[in-house]
Amino acid sequence: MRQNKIPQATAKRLPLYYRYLNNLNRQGKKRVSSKELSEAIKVDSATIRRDFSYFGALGKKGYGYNVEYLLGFFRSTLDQHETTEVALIGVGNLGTAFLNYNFTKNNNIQIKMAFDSDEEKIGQIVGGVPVYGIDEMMERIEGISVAILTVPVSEADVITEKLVKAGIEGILNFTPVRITVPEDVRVHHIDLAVELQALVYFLKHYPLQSK
Amino acid sequence: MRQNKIPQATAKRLPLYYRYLNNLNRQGKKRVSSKELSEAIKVDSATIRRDFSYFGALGKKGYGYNVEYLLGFFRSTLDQHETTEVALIGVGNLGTAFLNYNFTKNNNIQIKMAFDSDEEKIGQIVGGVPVYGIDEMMERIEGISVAILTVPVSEADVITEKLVKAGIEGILNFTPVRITVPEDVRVHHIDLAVELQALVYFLKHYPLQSK
DNA sequence: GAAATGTCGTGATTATTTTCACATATAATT
DNA sequence: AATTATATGTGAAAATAATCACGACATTTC
Ligand SMILES: NC(=O)c1ccc[n+]([C@@H]2O[C@H](COP(=O)([O-])OP(=O)(O)OC[C@H]3O[C@@H](n4cnc5c(N)ncnc54)[C@H](O)[C@@H]3O)[C@@H](O)[C@H]2O)c1
Ligand SMILES: NC(=O)c1ccc[n+]([C@@H]2O[C@H](COP(=O)([O-])OP(=O)(O)OC[C@H]3O[C@@H](n4cnc5c(N)ncnc54)[C@H](O)[C@@H]3O)[C@@H](O)[C@H]2O)c1
Repeated sequence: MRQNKIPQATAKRLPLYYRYLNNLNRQGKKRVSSKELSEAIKVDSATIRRDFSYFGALGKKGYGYNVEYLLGFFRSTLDQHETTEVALIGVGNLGTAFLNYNFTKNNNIQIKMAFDSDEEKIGQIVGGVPVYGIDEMMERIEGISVAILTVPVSEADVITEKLVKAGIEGILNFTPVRITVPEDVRVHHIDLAVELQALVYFLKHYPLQSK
Repeated sequence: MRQNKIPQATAKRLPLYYRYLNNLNRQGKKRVSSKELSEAIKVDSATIRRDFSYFGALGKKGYGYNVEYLLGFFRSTLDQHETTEVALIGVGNLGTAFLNYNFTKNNNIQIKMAFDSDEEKIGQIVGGVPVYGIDEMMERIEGISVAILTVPVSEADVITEKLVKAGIEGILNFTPVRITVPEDVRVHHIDLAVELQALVYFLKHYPLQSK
């Protein structure tokens, strides 16, 4: 609950910085400039410097940033010392893909359990994660504060209510439903169909090159 | 290539409006107000009115918007009369999930073909979409302007170069690699690990309720 | 060790987006 | 027909974000 004055736009870029610094560190790189970072992650170098500056003077003039130092800094800022446990609801096409992905590789985020209503899926282990019946959710989910929602549209609202009742604090919602939650619950929507359609729209209406 | 003065933030919301209007229309609803829309899709009502106003006066004071009229308007604005054909590269966990999803349900967007390097996958039909060998991409992809990229990190750059050579105009990139393209190619990144980590960060650092 | 080079951190500016708030027009009600 | 309720469209203000551009200082070179 620290400094609440960091712009949201900056906050959203932090994981990106963190991951790239991790790469550099693994490669044994010792220093990096905002210009280099900029080219790799396609964010303007002034924006990067500004972003970093919200946390104080992390670099050295004429030198750049010390990778290890910066990485350590972000590690603590992003609370990478503690693992965040996440539950996934709806082990279908998308849900299965996520369970098979190792989010812990770059972050200390771990999908700890999954829930589904399909008898076929209950009891399975998918990507190392146990799948429980949705009826058991209320008991089992205790202590977990983040949920990934990948159920069908028709179930989105009901399951959301349950999640809220179970005390969940954040939901990463992949359904196209704009779910309703109390104002102390945070929802981030990832609306894949909208993203695809928006890309198509931009292609047709916002010509690049010589804009 | 019409009016280029619509704010990007607005453009990104258009598909959202379109989909919801479609729902309303299917339900037989005849009129809708910006307030109702706002509650359903969680966008401030003033923002909605402003967004619509970029296209002219689409509503009626004291009444709201005529669903059918508005829908028709967005249909042409979003070019829903013509189908956009898309190719998907990398039929793995994520790729398979997308192939099994019917994007055409709400948009006129269709995944027409997929490519993979895995002999096991080549020749299969996944979600009604044929999977071809990556070697055939250059020939087969002709005429397609949008690609969904779901290959492993290690392949992202090479495949991107190929896509660019093949004349692709837009890429929806799901790999964490910030791919490099000529400036007339548009890339939208969907970085799922970053999204998840950002949500966790916001939960810890941006308390809701009484902000 | 002096000069040249490189890069940060940031004040100031500009751009973009959201929100307020109300005049105005239509619809519904009595 | 008059009155009341409703909801748009938008000028103006506020909030947020990106970018410019440069002084200051560390590093590197000669
Ligand atoms: N697959 C995609 O590419 C894609 C794209 C855009 C949006 N989406 C959205 O993401 C969501 C999931 O998509 P999907 O393709 O994985 O769907 P899916 O049908 O493959 O999976 C849904 C899963 O949820 C389970 N489920 C159903 N009711 C449940 C309940 N009450 N409690 C718990 N689990 C329940 C089902 O058994 C199934 O396993 C949908 O809302 C869809 O609209 C998916
Ligand atoms: N699955 C997730 O939840 C998830 C989450 C975040 C990011 N991502 C990213 O999305 C991408 C895809 O993830 P995934 O889990 O589906 O991986 P995956 O390994 O399951 O699938 C990758 C597919 O690409 C194919 N492929 C490999 N080399 C190829 C080539 N040269 N040409 C064509 N096809 C090739 C493979 O055969 C495989 O089918 C990765 O970059 C991953 O980092 C995935």
